[in-house]
Amino acid sequence: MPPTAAAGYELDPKLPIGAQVYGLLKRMIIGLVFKPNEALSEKELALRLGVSRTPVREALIRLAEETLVDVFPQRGTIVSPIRVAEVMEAQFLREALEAAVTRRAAEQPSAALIRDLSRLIDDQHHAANAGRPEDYMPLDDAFHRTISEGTGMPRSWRLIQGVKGQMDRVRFLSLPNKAHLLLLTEQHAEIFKAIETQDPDRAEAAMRHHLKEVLKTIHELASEMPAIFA
Amino acid sequence: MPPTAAAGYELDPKLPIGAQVYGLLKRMIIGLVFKPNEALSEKELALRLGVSRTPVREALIRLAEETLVDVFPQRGTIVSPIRVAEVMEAQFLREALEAAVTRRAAEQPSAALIRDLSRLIDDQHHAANAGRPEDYMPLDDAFHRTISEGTGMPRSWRLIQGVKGQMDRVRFLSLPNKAHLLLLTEQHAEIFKAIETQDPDRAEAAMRHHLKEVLKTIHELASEMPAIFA
DNA sequence: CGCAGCCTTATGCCATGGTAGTATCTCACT
DNA sequence: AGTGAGATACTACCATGGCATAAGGCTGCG
Repeated sequence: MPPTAAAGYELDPKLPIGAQVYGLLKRMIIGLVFKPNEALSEKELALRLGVSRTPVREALIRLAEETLVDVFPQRGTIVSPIRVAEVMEAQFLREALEAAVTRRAAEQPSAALIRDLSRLIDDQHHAANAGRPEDYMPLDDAFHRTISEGTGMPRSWRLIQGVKGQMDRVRFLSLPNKAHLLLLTEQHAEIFKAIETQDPDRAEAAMRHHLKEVLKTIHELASEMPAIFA
Repeated sequence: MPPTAAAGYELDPKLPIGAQVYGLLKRMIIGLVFKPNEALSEKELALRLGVSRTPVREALIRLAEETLVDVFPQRGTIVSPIRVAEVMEAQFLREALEAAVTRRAAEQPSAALIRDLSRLIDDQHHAANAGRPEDYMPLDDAFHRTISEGTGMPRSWRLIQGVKGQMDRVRFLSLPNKAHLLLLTEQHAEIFKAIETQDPDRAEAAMRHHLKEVLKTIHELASEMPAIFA
């Protein structure tokens, strides 16, 4: 049994290893496979993933920039606890960025953007009715990413990705059910309609409303499970 | 003569080397000591700085995330050319972020924030009258940073820093003179007054106006010096 | 029993060696 | 002269070894 099996994930040796490790660790942190405050050592991760410490270290540095892990020099690295203030700041910054991008998208939407968003919402309806949150998440990402990149602002998506990790951990905790997935899809549809009809005010407002969903649950979660919060 | 002297900069071996190399390279790129499209090899930089390739590599990865360098696997790394579209996107995103942060700052400004901003503007007046742009830049950074951190949003400053590098290279090209430094300081003072009097609308508008300065010069610069643009 | 000091163990940080991939240059061949 | 193949010289990427530092346990002293 190869050491990689211990983690339950595999890496393709032909693709850049550092990037793969980064993506893998990020998914495991957001999916709470690695719990907040859990220790993560370079050496042990390298062993379990079957790679050397170098790409693991580089992945941890990138994750530290997103504050998904906290690195303490010469002492150790841990999965960062969920800090309420930090989640709220992430939400605030994401809303500022994505409201601006969505507004611009609605000013001059390309035909390709309209087409892509429309298809994604169809897919989301299916995934939501199937009631499988793990299938829905990639489609949710794709929707927001498409707005950014389809409006000629690829960097905005990179910035959004950098802050949304904090929010995604909270979303994962609240375990969205089928009804919630359908609600999110409805909000996506509202954003889409505003873009399609070239109504910037309505598009911005719809996106702001959509992004405030996380705030509804965070405070009760913080009191329910104090162990994983800061 | 130590190899570090060749670059004209020194590193302190007691402090984290990776972070120092990152800061040093970033300043040299923004200050156009390293010209756009210039090749940067891990090995040569390590040699000239008197450190190993590892911290240099880590610094280049971070710079690549800000698109200040372009890394081509197995081929080489170059200082990224100045891409007009990218500068404009950076300006757009920074304006979205900082407008939102400044608005919030004006809603509930702390006494410490008022005090710190006031002092910084005094310092800026002196530096502007002295007419030394290289002394002014750190004070400009400090002003924007203070608004972010003094409003309890430390992460916003990190995001802003990540995008402003692209803008700073353009600003450096336009070589601000004394009159321009005084203009910037006046704009800072206007932002400050709006925060102090708790006028969010005015604060946001003043910040947006301030951040649009770069756009005035970029197009003429692009046609004047095509060699360093994409 | 409590506390100060050593010592063991672990960590992340930096240095360096080896590898696979790419571009360029040389030279034989047409 | 022009072209294509092979050798060569680079690159960034990954692996691994040695280092200083920080934390926790142990021991001996008060």
